[in-house]
Amino acid sequence: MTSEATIEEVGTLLRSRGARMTRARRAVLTVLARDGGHLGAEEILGRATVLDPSVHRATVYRTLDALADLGVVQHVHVRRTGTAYHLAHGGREHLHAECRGCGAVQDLPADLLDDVVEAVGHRAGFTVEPTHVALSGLCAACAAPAGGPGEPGGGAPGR
Amino acid sequence: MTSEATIEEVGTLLRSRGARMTRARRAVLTVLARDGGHLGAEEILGRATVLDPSVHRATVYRTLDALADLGVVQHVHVRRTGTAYHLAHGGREHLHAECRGCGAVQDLPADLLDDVVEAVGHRAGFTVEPTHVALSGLCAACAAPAGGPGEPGGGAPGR
DNA sequence: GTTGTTGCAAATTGTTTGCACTGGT
DNA sequence: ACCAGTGCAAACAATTTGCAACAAC
Repeated sequence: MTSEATIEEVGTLLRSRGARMTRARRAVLTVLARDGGHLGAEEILGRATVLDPSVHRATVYRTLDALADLGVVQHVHVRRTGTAYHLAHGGREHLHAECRGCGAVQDLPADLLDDVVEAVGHRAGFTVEPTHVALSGLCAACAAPAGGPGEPGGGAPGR
Repeated sequence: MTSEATIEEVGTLLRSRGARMTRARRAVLTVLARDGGHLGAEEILGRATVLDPSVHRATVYRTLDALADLGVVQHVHVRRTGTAYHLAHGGREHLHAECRGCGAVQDLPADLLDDVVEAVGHRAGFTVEPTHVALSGLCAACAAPAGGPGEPGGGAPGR
């Protein structure tokens, strides 16, 4: 369990900024550190509530926001879940792709869009942040012609 | 004005499917054909209401949905505006990039992600649809270090 | 006349905010 | 003790849905 270590670190970071490590924040961090996946706010709320029943929905949002400010968590915009959060492991993250059929979110290598980032940077002066939104498309199962698999709930894990 | 021609065409298309060309649909199409930009639903509603005061918000959504089914309109998911709609000019479309600073949406060449699409298709079996979500990042103005421009409402047109 | 569509109002979903109180430091 | 955070309820924005009236074919 890296959870506790992480929380300890974040606590220090928070304090060093005049902020505080609270029960709610501990709960949210524990959830994020334990799972590691892409959790939606509601999802995080649910699990955090188990750890600490007093944690409130609004607090989860505020906490995630605060932690994002600190650079501790990152969020990805996914159509289905709305927004997904996960710990920022420091350096490079991975990208995400969401199937518009079944809603599954899968990870993609971080360097996938490097060329695109550079190209757009040069040609349009626009700094693309590839981790910030999930690419959209169809996963293998959902792309398959009718008759086979491809039903929601079937293929992928996650949510 | 290609508007009327377009509407005529779509009308035929609709009828050929047992659907109908109604006042509301005409209004929405007129707005889309006139502007051509990426309009949000609320925006379309507003302009359509001018053309025909009876057009209702819910109808706009249903109309956009129906037209999307026909392949007449396409939508892009943008964090700010929610969802932006525009006519599908037949073949290849352009991609979109949204500045997370000022919210400006700019177009990018359609072939920009071709390599990525292919790479992901091969390696992950995932069919990326690059036009479906806007890339996120910072536009030139907003990326510039403090002290300069980069304020909302300043840089880009559109919305 | 049939039935695809609309208008309206109310329900959903995801997220934010004002405010008085509580708990970290 | 002081003030950052919290719980709560209510506000919000974007989008959807049930249903009766309506209008395009």
